Amino acid sequence: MTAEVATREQPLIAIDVVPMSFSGSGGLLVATARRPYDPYAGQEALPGVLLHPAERLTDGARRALRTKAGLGPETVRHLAQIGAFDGPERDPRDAAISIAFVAVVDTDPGETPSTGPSAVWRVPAQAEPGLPFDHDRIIDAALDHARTRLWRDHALTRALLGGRFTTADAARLQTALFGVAPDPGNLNRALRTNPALRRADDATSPARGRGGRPPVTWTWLD
Amino acid sequence: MTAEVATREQPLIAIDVVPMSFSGSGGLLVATARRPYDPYAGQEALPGVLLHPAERLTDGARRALRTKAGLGPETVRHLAQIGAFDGPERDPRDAAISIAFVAVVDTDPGETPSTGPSAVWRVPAQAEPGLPFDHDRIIDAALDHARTRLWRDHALTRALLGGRFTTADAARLQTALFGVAPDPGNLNRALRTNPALRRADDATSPARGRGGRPPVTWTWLD
DNA sequence: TCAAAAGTGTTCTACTTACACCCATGA
DNA sequence: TCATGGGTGTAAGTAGAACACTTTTGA
Repeated sequence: MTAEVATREQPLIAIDVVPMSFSGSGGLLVATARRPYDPYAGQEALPGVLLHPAERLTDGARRALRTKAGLGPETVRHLAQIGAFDGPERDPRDAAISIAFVAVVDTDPGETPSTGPSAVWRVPAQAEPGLPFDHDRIIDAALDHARTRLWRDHALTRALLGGRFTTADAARLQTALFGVAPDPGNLNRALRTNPALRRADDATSPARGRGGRPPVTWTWLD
Repeated sequence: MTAEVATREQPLIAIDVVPMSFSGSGGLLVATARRPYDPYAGQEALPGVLLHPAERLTDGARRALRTKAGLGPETVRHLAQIGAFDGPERDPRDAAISIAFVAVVDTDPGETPSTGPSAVWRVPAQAEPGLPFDHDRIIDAALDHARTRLWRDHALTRALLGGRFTTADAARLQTALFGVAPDPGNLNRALRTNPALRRADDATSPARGRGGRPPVTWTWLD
């Protein structure tokens, strides 16, 4: 390796993040941000940065969320690497590789800072077409990552659903990811028999109802 | 991004490959190669290179196999990305990230070139302790990759077992990956009912026997 | 009291696991 | 003919899907 170090011409290392969010009201959303700088300036794309010299990959991902999409570290509930992407079509200027992450972020209350960059949240199917670089491909990989790990990856599932969620929320999340609604009965039993969950016996039912029996609320153990 | 390009000081991009091989006789093996250059020169490590400017990641992986372990492209049966690894402890000289691959390679006949670099094949448990960089971690990730994809990832499974294998081979592979031997009966039924497999009705039984009924040979369809 | 939204219970199926037993080979 | 290594068959346990039916709410 030493002999090669002299040729300090390597592709750029970009970190691209797919900000993902789920809420009972808004459903599953993916965010993009308007690019301030030149390759594709003005267009919407995934928040991304070039990795700093001594920066950890996850720190780069958090910096991308903060500086490019206005999503502070306190809003990041989960961060997972998807993989490395390459290809000559990635960047018209420099050769670059991208290390992609999914970030499950909190979009609940006082977000959307008045100054600085801000994220634009969209339903995945609407966000995808025609993003620059290979960001369409990265979003697909992120959705696939979430699909294959729902209910299997405790941290990811909990980040998406939040600490307190209803059966209806879980049904909506599964529908958003897989395209088809789960059988209500089977979903309910799956929640009931999940050893990590507990019924909340909630008095604080949001009662956002347009009719119908209010769903059970669940919380996570430990 | 443009504003940052000026600071062309980024971590190095290394490609590290876990060469993996399985045969009925040798079992599951992982290869390392002696490092000719300075960081940890003389020690054994995974074959790795620094990515060239316009090189695809998979091409870098193939180059690492060829130039660092003497494993030519014709021996590579399968190549899959494991993920990107970072961390300050990775490299004592430069900050570097590693994009890791598993390569399932052919070790059957006339390999081990007399000149140039050559691979040292070892049983995974023996190869791991004390490799430089974070190569122990990368080998673990490679083994985990194979474990979770055996029988699920057709290309990987086929690359490991080869185009023609016996029930005993499959049992040995599963034992090597999971640590426990599968139930012979259940494994046999799994093979019999696998729609991608066909019994070979082989006349060419290797008969390497120290007694016992010779196993059925299987081939892949299409 | 009707429709909407959830929850409960039942059945059917498929897959996994475990295990008892049978078959083919070399020493 | 016996130990060894494989293969066959069977049965229990478990997970998933489908669906009929009941409960709780708002209009």
